[in-house]
Order: sequence, then C-alpha cells, then structure tokens
Amino acid sequence: MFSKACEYGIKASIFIAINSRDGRRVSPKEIAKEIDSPQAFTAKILQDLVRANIINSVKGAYGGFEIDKKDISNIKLSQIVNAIDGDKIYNGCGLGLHTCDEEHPCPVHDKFKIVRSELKNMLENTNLEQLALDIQSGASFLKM
Amino acid sequence: MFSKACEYGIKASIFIAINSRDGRRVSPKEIAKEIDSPQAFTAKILQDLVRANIINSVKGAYGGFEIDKKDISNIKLSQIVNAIDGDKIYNGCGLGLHTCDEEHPCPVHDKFKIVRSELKNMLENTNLEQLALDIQSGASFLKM
DNA sequence: TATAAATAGGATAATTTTATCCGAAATAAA
DNA sequence: TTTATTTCGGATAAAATTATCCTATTTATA
Repeated sequence: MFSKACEYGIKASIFIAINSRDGRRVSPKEIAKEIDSPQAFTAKILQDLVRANIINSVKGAYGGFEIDKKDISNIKLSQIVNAIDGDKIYNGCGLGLHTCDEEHPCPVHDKFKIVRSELKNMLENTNLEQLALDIQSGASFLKM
Repeated sequence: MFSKACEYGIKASIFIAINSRDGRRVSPKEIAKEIDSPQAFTAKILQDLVRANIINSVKGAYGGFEIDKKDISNIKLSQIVNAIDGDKIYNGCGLGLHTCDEEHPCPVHDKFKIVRSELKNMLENTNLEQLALDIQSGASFLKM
C-alpha cells in the first residue's frame, strides 16, 4: 500500500509530534530506535518532510527535529503520504493504465473508486495529534 | 497498491477469459500486445497463474492459455491477487509492524480496517466473467 | 517420424527501492 | 574562537522488482 519510506515517514512524524508536545526535539537516532527503522534511511526521509514543510529541523548542537505545537493537529496523514509517495495512491489507476477515467475506465475502475475514496477519507481525516494521543495513552504502538 | 506483476496478471486473466468464452486459446505474445505489457515477463506471471490452477496451459503446437468456460464466473480477483502478491494486502500492517492486531495495534490500525475491508470486499466480489463482459461491451478497457 | 509451434524454466540484466557511509555546513555552548 | 553536536547532501551499496534472452521440453500435424 505505502512504500517503506512512507511507513517510516508516518511513524517518525508521530514520534516527533509526541515529543514536540512536550517541547523536546529528537534526533534521527532516537527516532530510528523508537520506530525500528534504519537510521540513515530515516534521516533522508526526514529531510523530505522538512522540505515539504511538514516538520522543522534545527541544525547544530541541541538541534533536532520538531513540529510547531500549534501545527500538530493540522497535519493530516494525507500530507505526509503525498510528500513521500506522491499522489499516485489517489490518482493512479489500480491496473496501471496511463489513462483511466470515467470515459476510458480500466476493468476495475468503478469498484476501485470506493476503496480509494475510503482511503482518501481516512488519510484526510486523520491528523498527527490524534495519532500521538493514542500512542501516549497506550492505545496504539509504534513498533513490534 | 498491487505490484506490476499483479496488474499484468489481472489484465492477462481478463483477456484469457474473454477469449476462452469464444473457445480460443491465446499466446503470451497476443496477451502482451493486448494488455500492453512486456512479453517474457508476462509469460512468467502466466506460469504462476497456471501453478495456482487459475488458468490452464496447453503446450505444443496449437497450444496456449485458456480458462475452462464454466470456471470463468467462479474466479475471483482475490485469487489472482493472492497467487501473485500473496496475502500481505489482506493481513499486512499498514505501517509495516510485524505484529499488529487488536491487542497491539499500529497507530492507523482501526482506520485502516475500513479501507482494507472495502478492498477485500471488492476483490472477493468481483469475478472474471463480470470483467470480461465489461470489456466486450466496451464499458471498460485493458490498455492506454 | 520429422517438423513446426508452443509453453517451461534457468540465467542474466536493468531498474527501482531500500539502505549505508562519509564529509560538509550550521550552531550552541564553553 | 574553538569544540562538540547535529542536520544536510552526495556517493555508493544492497536488495527487491521488473524485464530480457536463450534453450529445453512438449505436442499436433504433415
């Protein structure tokens, strides 16, 4: 469904959100440990998220990654997915046709629409704050 | 969503179904041309589908691939996807956790369930005959 | 039986995705 | 200003996926 890079990006963002709520910056090392991902690869993904203005980085000593507290509830999963995997999950054809729309649909076009709209709905109605709260309350987990 | 191999497998199966309805066997060459896929790679995927007992192959002169007419309406998309991509689309965690279930859910577990069940529903309630008929009536297309 | 036509399958190559390594640049604090 | 810490970014490597090529095997027909 999502690429590995995207999975790491989502989990990293949640972990950063949790810490930013407490005013703490985190390093790729801490992040990778907490979400069980390869550190250097994760660092690359964090750079993508910085460039997409989803998270902030502070260079130098005492630096790290953070998210503005007031932004946490406004960052939707869809933004993270889009920054890393692009919009193919939204717009791409389920069977890989270059052109696939109402006028020239692939065999599963109509059936796929429902799935895709459910996915879209989920990605656009889930924000980082909800996910961070669930982790903090022990209702969900970032690894294992 | 699906691998390229799986996309080719689905389209190839539909094309074989269409032809089998008319009692015609088809070759990897014809299939690849019709679904716009690399021929040799498509042939490999056809072998997988043969091994999974989804399509039949007839070797030698006048051979080719076919599906028993009476089976066409019983072959579900889910069988094809499972034969090629396995069941990770059903059972895999959306964020790649090794263990992710009701007791130890990943952050998007609950939200993902709805999407997955919609997908599962679609794959299990779509059969090759429906898809073949849509192509034959011009309601959907295998390429472009 | 010989031949031509077709799938089967192994070996290999190209591409994409995932992952690692290392030095440069930035920055806070001593 | 020096030092330690940290992100940034380029180069490279490893692994997985996608794709190609060639030969062996099978089989219907002449």
